[in-house]
Amino acid sequence: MPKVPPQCPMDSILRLLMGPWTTYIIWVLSDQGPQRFGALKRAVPGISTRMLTERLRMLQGAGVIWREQAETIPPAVSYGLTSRGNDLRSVLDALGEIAHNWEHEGVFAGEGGGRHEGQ
Amino acid sequence: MPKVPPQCPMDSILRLLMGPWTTYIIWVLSDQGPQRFGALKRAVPGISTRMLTERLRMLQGAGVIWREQAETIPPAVSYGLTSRGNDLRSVLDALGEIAHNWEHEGVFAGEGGGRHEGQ
DNA sequence: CTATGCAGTTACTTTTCCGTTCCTACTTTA
DNA sequence: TAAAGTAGGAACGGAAAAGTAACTGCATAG
Repeated sequence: MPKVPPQCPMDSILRLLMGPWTTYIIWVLSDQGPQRFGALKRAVPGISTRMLTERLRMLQGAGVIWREQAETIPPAVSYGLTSRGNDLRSVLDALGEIAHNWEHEGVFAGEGGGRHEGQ
Repeated sequence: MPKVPPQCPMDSILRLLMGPWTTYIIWVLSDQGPQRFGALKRAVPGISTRMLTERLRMLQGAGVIWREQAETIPPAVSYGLTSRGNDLRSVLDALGEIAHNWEHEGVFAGEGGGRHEGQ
């Protein structure tokens, strides 16, 4: 019994964007352009290697980002947004704008400093 | 040390939409119009009373939905989207469209039947 | 007089996620 | 020779999220 009927493929996509880091990674890649693993890790302060790897793999699996590995020693791996990732970005921008407006209206003020900053 | 700097208020809003049921609830409310608690529960098959209550409270707290309680016996409680909820809906529609396209391209096919349906 | 529906609340249990830590194999630098 | 950087992988463990179940009080239906 499918709990989430096919009418709502949005669920899959939201599940993709959901994690605390995912949108931030996309944001960095679209804002700073393609980045190497280490640079990305430094650009997303606080993320663990494990999480970064996992998110990148997932986004790559969904075709949202590409991965380019140079067979040098040590290997240099770069990540960047694909066209699909850019599709996503326009929506995230729209959402960001709404979030911005809501912030002005104090929607998130009530939970301010709350748990959602931890981790 | 704020892990998610203020540049990204999107994080708060995504945290709101994140849960497995949240977007589905919004979808139902925007598709079928305002609903009473029981009807909503039946419209989102598989959700538990507890989850539904929690999500509704959260969405209400964010001003995305309204709650109207008639002091009859038994009490009749209705929920519906606010204008803020409708803001959200346009974005969700855009996202849904992207998800729809991706589905056609088989993006989610690889994980098909996987754990993400068991929620 | 028992069952059922309304709209939840509370407690308990399970699952899942996520962070932390240690490890790889290789090269350059001190 | 030891340390550090590169790009991760594997194992462990705690906390948070989510599911399950039982309970509320009142009214109507059987």
